Amino acid sequence: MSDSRGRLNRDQVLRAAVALADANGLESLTMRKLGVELGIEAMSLYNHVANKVDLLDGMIDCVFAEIELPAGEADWKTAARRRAISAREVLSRHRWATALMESRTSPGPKTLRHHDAVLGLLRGAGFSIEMAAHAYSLMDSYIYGFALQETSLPFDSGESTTKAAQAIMARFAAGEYPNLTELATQHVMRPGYDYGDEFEYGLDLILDGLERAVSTG
Amino acid sequence: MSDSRGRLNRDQVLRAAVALADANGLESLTMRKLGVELGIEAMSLYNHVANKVDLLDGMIDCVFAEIELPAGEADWKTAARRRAISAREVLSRHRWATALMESRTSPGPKTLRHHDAVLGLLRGAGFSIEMAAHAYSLMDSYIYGFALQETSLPFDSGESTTKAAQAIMARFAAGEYPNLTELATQHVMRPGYDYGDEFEYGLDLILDGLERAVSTG
DNA sequence: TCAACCTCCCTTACAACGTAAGCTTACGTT
DNA sequence: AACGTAAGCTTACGTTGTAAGGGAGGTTGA
Repeated sequence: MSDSRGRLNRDQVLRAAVALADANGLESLTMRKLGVELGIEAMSLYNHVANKVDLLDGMIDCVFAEIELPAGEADWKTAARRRAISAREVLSRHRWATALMESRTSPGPKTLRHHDAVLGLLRGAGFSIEMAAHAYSLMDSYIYGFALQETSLPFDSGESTTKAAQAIMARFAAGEYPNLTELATQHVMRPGYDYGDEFEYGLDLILDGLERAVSTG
Repeated sequence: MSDSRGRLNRDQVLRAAVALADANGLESLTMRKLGVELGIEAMSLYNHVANKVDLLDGMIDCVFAEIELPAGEADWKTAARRRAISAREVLSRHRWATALMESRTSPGPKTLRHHDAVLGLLRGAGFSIEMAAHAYSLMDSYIYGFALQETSLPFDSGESTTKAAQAIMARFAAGEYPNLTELATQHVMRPGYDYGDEFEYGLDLILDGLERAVSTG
């Protein structure tokens, strides 16, 4: 499937794996299918990755590499804003990635460079070390959490109506969840509604709060 | 292993699965091991859960049931604060849960009741529907994201030093990540440092921001 | 009363997975 | 030409989720 002739390298393997996970979901990414995609046997992949965990680690690092680094020109707030929006966009493009970050305990070089650049932005803007830690934890928690919620959103992904789903619907009909019903009917189901639009509201609230904390601290 | 005599039911299966995932991690939760834990064969589990996905869905619902519901007595801010802290504590107790929420597209009854109660708290405090949606998205994104970061924290979980880890350490030594190094040496490695303490800083910043938005909106 | 029928457990079996082990091939150096 | 190494291949194994079917005990309807 890969059109480039010649020997394979790790990067091509990782890129193909990312593409496969994007297309069919992470659970359908197997060594054999990835081999087929690259025109080689599954076992040959082990010339480029140590094992599947290493493959997943590499994929995460690929994803981080796509996030726009803070340029450092503008003021910290707009730079942080752009970085956050880019991060969300990337995580939304690779829906499998956010949940995968869990067990990944060994970050790759691109990931570390990204973290370092963001910290550098904050420190350069005059944040104390402690305040930079606060800000980073807050911003990234929000970004990852939002991305995580976005992936789990579709209320029922078109699958057949299971017995459990029917039971839930019955509870809805019985008025057991009045506030959810209200939110769904009067807000979510409006034409043009897009949960992704929520992102910038929360982001700006957080950035404003940080700005206030920095100026008064 | 289960000491209760008599027939099994779904709840006991779910509880045992949660305990097993807590103890050994989600990846070691298999139908066979769960069967052993309950004193039955793997296939007998299918009398209580439809399949493994259903099992995982049920486990998530169990976790949500542990989160303290807003009592409704106090003002919205302290109620929301308590709920958020309880949620983080629960997710930290069940480290496998946050990442699992990804593909779980069909929330269980306990989960829905939880969401409904939080929305009810906000609406009861005078939040408009739109503002309640903002607030909920923001709070939960932060909670889940923080929990997600917490699980992936241990910089190296004591495993053998792989070649990749060595390469990373070499980059550290070469001063390639000055800001990360600074943060690590002057902040994180201080005695008594606990990343979990960051949670309340961000939470309060968010709640203050919401309060401001509500009073001026 | 007795036969039909659940419910909950069992055993057997299978395809798909990650990957250990070992072999072959092709290329860059010398 | 000789050789080391990198990158492919084949075979094989243990583990996974679960399809298929059987059997024991309790419940129910005629």
